[in-house]
Amino acid sequence: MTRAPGDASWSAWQPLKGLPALTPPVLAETLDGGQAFRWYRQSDGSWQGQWSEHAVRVRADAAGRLGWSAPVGSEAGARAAVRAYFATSVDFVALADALPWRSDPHLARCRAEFPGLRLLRQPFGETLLGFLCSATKQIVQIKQMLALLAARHGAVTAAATPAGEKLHRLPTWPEIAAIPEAALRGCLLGFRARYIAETARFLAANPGWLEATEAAPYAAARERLCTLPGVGGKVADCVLLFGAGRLEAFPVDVWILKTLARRYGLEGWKPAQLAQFGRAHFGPLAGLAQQYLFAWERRHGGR
DNA sequence: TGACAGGGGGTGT
DNA sequence: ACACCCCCTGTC
Repeated sequence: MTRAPGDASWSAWQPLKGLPALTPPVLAETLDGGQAFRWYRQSDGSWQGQWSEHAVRVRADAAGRLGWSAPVGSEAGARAAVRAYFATSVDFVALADALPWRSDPHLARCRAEFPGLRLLRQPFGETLLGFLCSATKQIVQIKQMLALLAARHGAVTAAATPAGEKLHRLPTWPEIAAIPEAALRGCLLGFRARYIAETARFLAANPGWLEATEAAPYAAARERLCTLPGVGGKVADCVLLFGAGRLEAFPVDVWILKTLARRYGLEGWKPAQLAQFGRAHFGPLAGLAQQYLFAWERRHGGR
C-alpha cells in the first residue's frame, strides 16, 4: 500500500472511477474555478477539499486519470461521498457534446479548450452559504471567509488527521443561527454578515424549507431562494447549478455579461434578459454552457 | 518594507 | 444609480 506522498495519515490513492481523463488545468478549473471554495492545491500537486463532514484529496496522474485519498479511517464513508460530489454517474462529456456547439463557434472553442469540464454536486446548504459570501468578492476572498467560518465556528470532523492538522467542517445553518452577527463580521463577511444571519434565522424558523427548495422544480426553487435576504437571481442560479445539479440554471455574473455582450452581440442587455437568452439559446443544459463560457473568459479575460 | 489607491463573479433601496 | 463592507492586489 502506497500512502499519499508527504503525509502518512492519508489513505492510499484509489481510482475515481467513472470520470474521463482530465488535464491538470481542467481539474483546477473544476475544483477552484468558482463552483467551490474549499479546495486547496497541495505542494505535491494534489488538491485537498472539504464538504459536509468529508475531507478528500484528489489528483490526476500523468494520463489524466483521477485518484482520491482520504484520512485513514474515513475511506469507507468517503468513497460514496466522492462519487456523489463528482457526480460520477453523470456523463458530462456526452452532455457537452449535446450542447449547440456545432452552430456556435465560440462555444465550440470553449468546449475544445476544457475537455471533460464538470459541474460538481455540492451540499445544498453549504452551496447557499458560499454564494451568500460571493457578492463583489473574488474566489480567493470567498475562500478566506469560508475558511474562517469553518475554523472558528465549524465542528472538528471525524476525518481530522492525527498528524496535527485539525479539519473543521463549515458550520451548519442551525449552528450559524446561534452565532452573533458581530462574530460573523469577524470572519470578513462585511455587509454579507447580515444576509447570512437573517437567512440562518429564517431557516431556523422554517424547518424543512431548504430541503423542500432543493426538491422543488427549477423555477419554483429559484423563486423560493430569491426570497432569502442577499439572494438574487444570480446567487439562486449558482446554488441550483452547483448545489442541486439543475443544469438549466444559467447564472449571469459580470463575466458572462461581458461574454454575451462581446461574443454574442448582446450589448446593453440586462442580466435577467441574458438569463432568458441563455436558457433559450443553450437549452436545458445552459448551465454547463455557462461553465464553459466562464472558464474561457477566466483564462482569456476579454482578449 | 510599507503605504496607498483602485477595484471587486451582487443585492437591496 | 448608489450604498453596503473591507480585503486583496498592484504599484510606487
